[in-house]
Amino acid sequence: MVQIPNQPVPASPAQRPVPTSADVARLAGVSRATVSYVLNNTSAVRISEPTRRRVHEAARDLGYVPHAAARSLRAGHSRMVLMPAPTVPVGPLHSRFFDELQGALGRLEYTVVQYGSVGLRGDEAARAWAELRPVAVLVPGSGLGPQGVAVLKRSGARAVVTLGPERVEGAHALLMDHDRVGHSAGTHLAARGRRRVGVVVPQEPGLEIFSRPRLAGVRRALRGTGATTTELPLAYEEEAAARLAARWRALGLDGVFAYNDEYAMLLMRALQDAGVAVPEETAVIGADDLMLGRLLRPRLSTVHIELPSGRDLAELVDRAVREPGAPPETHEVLGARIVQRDSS
Amino acid sequence: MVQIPNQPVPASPAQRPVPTSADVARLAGVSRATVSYVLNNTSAVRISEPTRRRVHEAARDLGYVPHAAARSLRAGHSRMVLMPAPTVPVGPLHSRFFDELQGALGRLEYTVVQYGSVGLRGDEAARAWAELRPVAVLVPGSGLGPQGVAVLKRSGARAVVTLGPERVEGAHALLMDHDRVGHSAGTHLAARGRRRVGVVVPQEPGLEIFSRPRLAGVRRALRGTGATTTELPLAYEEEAAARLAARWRALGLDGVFAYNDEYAMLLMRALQDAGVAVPEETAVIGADDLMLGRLLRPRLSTVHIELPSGRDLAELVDRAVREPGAPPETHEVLGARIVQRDSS
DNA sequence: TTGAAAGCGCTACCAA
DNA sequence: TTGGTAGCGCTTTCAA
Repeated sequence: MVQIPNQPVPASPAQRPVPTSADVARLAGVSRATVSYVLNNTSAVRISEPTRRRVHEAARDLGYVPHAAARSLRAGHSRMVLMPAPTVPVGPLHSRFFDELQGALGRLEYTVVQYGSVGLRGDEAARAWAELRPVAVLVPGSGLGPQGVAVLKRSGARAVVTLGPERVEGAHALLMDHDRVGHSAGTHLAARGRRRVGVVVPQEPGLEIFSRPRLAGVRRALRGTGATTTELPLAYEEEAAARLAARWRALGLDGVFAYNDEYAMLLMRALQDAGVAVPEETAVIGADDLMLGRLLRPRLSTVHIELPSGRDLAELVDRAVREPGAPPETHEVLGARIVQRDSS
Repeated sequence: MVQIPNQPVPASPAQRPVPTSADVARLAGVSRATVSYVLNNTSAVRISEPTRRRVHEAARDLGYVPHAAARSLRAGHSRMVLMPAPTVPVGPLHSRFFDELQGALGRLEYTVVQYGSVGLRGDEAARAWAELRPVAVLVPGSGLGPQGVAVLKRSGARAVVTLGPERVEGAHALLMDHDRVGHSAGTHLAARGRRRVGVVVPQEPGLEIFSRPRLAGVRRALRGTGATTTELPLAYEEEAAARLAARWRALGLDGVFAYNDEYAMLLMRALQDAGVAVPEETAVIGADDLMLGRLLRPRLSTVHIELPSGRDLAELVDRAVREPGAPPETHEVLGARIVQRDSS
């Protein structure tokens, strides 16, 4: 191998420049306009078959891929639906909902992008999202304020939809009020004759958004019935559950809503190990209706939670994008239904 | 309200145009260049304090947010790391790994974007990703071929990293060979004196990527020991598990690797209901080391799986981006460790 | 210290 | 049927 003087070899192998539509045009011997027409199948313009073929071949030979940013810059809009990745650990429920949503939006020709905004918060995050000029933004959880909505709209977002516990000024809202979950559980326990009800509140950070309203829902259900509500902080660890179970009799509870099925299993195991009979001595109910619960003995009662169908949300988004002037819609979308098994 | 003739009122309220840096410049009474200098804190240029203030005020008043696409178009590159959202249902393990990765890349000033590519497959998907001109692409699972890697590199991706079962020509690889998981389980069961080993293979679609190599790993571990391996297709449903358990004695198995802890729980419950003693009659081992397993009785033995740290992957990405010419690295990153409890 | 202007890749209007 | 070209919003070089 001979080194050619005065022609330094780059440390890394020559980075061939990324081919542009101009390169395709050059190779095919046509103009950039023609390339654009051919590759986009522009119906307003008729290009001869031989030309089409030449363009397609040139594009293929060069490995040409259009530049989405340039395209949407030119077009003045994009079809990007931005969804900040939830920072909270969400369950399989949520991820199935998300897949469904993604599919439905895809069928409506939107591109769904999840944006990881760890470390950013509040309006700072909204800014970061706005930089991408999405046509719509779906924000799970709380954390976006009216300011944030304004920033997004100001920068061209035609639809902002929040999926969370409360409405935000200016945005469409899919209200997922977990109060209902607690309310169902509380009502159920009361109906089963339980008078001293415990409510597990996970100590894991980030879960307060769900656990607070669930607790409040139980309280609301029990208000006026004479039954009491006792908050039970619990970390998702065996030892913590064992400690809680050890003082169970002292607490004198005859029913417990365990936040969800996983915490319910944790607690139920600890209670059984401590000799507390379920459901005789204490009724236990979870939430989420996981397969898990059916496998426990006694089979776990649970609150089945229904999320909106991804298709419905996709349609809301599409409607909002088409009619950006329309007033924000608010939908209560969280359904809660008791599935009684043997633990309550 | 009077309609002004020949000046139709738009159906939706006047969409104020999105403010650009030119608008900011106009309002502040400076040039667009100055706006750019100020807002980007360009150190090569000194702008007087009063001017800076005027620019900042104008930007704030207008609610100006820079246009990321325009910026990266001009710059000729982006700091976007693209990660196609896995189409396979992944566990909590994976999502924690992902959060970690996201944080680490964020600290290195990369922007992580998850792209939902449902419906696209193979090179079609690679094209879609390439349109976004990411500086790096992290591809979980299989499905990306050498062609796809080439497409991505041609369109400017400086690093392509696969996270999956096998190497792909031209891409860095974080090999997560689930063969190891099965091998650990198989070795363990053999060491516990089990000679007729069943291996649960989930029937849920999409899981083959994991289940096949796990099965193969068990076979590899048992080869030459005289022990047999029996494939046990199983749907994640109580009835399916009950049917399997009903013919358990006919199968004559004395050990089973249940794919993961969830299937293990499903199967173990069915076995116990059918009167099969665990571990005396049949040893059961799962995988993933979920909390779940510790709560079962007998406590579930499991294969603890270690994924690479998100920080390590982030560093690999950063290295690859800085030195795109470097030969692809391959790392075996999946650690498998037996956690013996009481079910085996 | 500030401004004018070129140009990133693309599409769509208007002319030829 | 095809080509020339303006311009989307931004940064950066060069000049003033």
